[in-house]
Amino acid sequence: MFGNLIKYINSYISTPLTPEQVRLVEETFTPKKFRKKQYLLQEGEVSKYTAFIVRGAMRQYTVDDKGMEHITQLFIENWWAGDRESFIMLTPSIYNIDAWADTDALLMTNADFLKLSGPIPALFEMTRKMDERSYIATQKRLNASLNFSAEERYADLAKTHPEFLQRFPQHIIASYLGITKETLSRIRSQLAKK
Amino acid sequence: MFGNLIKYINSYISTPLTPEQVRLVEETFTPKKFRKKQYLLQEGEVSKYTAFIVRGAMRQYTVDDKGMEHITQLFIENWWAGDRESFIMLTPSIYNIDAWADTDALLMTNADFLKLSGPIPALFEMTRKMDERSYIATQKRLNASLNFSAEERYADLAKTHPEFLQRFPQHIIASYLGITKETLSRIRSQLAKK
DNA sequence: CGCAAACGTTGACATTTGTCAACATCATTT
DNA sequence: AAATGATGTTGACAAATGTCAACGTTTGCG
Repeated sequence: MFGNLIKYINSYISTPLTPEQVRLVEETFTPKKFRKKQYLLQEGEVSKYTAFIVRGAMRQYTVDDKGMEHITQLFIENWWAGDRESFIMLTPSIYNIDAWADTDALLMTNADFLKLSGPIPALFEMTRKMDERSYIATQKRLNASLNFSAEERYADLAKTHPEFLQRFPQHIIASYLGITKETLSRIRSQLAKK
Repeated sequence: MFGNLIKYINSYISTPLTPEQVRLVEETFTPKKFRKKQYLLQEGEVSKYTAFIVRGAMRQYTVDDKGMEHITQLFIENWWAGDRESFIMLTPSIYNIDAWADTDALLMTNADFLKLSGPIPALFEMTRKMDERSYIATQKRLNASLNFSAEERYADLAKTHPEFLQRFPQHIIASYLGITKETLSRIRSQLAKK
């Protein structure tokens, strides 16, 4: 259960966790199983947990006036799910996060994080790097969304995250790209011809 | 010259800077004047400096295959200009940053930052918060760009950053919104009617 | 098994936005 | 003053994408 999390943490910090620190991590995170469609976070709540996904898949989305869902993030194994803004600022989230498939996750509260980062200060280093990377990735996605066509964005996604295309149905991918499922379907049949 | 920077730093950290720390900051940052069109960073270079803008305005943009400029960020007084990805990862930047008007800035290298953050560890706190906020702001812009119409995005910009509309011409604003200057012109005449 | 829901595709048409060209205005430079 | 370049507007048309409806296939579940 914790193997991937330990590996993940070690990959972000300069000195691997000691056995004692590993024990601490295992003690602090709370394993939780989510069934398909179960919420990790609902709009209006404060994001209490950051979840490391061990197995399964989750999605983050908003719902607009017309009841349409807009996918903002997709998460699979070895990703962290949660609304960082709400988690840090303690403000109500505008996002929903739910399990797309049955999911095993490891949950951490902000208090857990503070408790852990005392004995493992490298965790600050880790979350800092994670923030930086998220920022950079979002910056790139923004740039693509503003300046590239739907077809180019799809091609880019297929290149950078081919696993998403395997794990989520097309209408979810379409929403993530900011297009309709019909447009995505047409783009795919276009590309198939080439 | 340094007043706004000191104020800015104090607003991000829990204990105001001591006179000695203020002196250190003043010693470390390098004032530099940029004339209109002068580059702070050119595509392909590693972003050596992070610039605090005291007076003036800068823009960050990419240039595509067809030679079109796409504005990714706008900076005015009390903003930090620089490509954080390149600055941190030491990778060549894909962005250009230049002065839109004559600009007074205070420059800091990564080495400067490390030198400063020894005696002023709260700077870590500051850059961390800055990263978080940039991430959150970019996340929102991404969400808007994927799911809102050009008109809605313009209205949102007018609400959240009315100062941009005063400081930059319409074609720059249009590019920042990911639309053409003609479309923006039409949106504005639409809105004027209402 | 059998049915309902979820998923994906296709066509016709509407809407949004882009492209290209022309033109007016204003500021800057020579 | 004349020339130039930057800015902003408008019209005609094109391209990209959305909307709505119909339909076939697959999946999940009672």
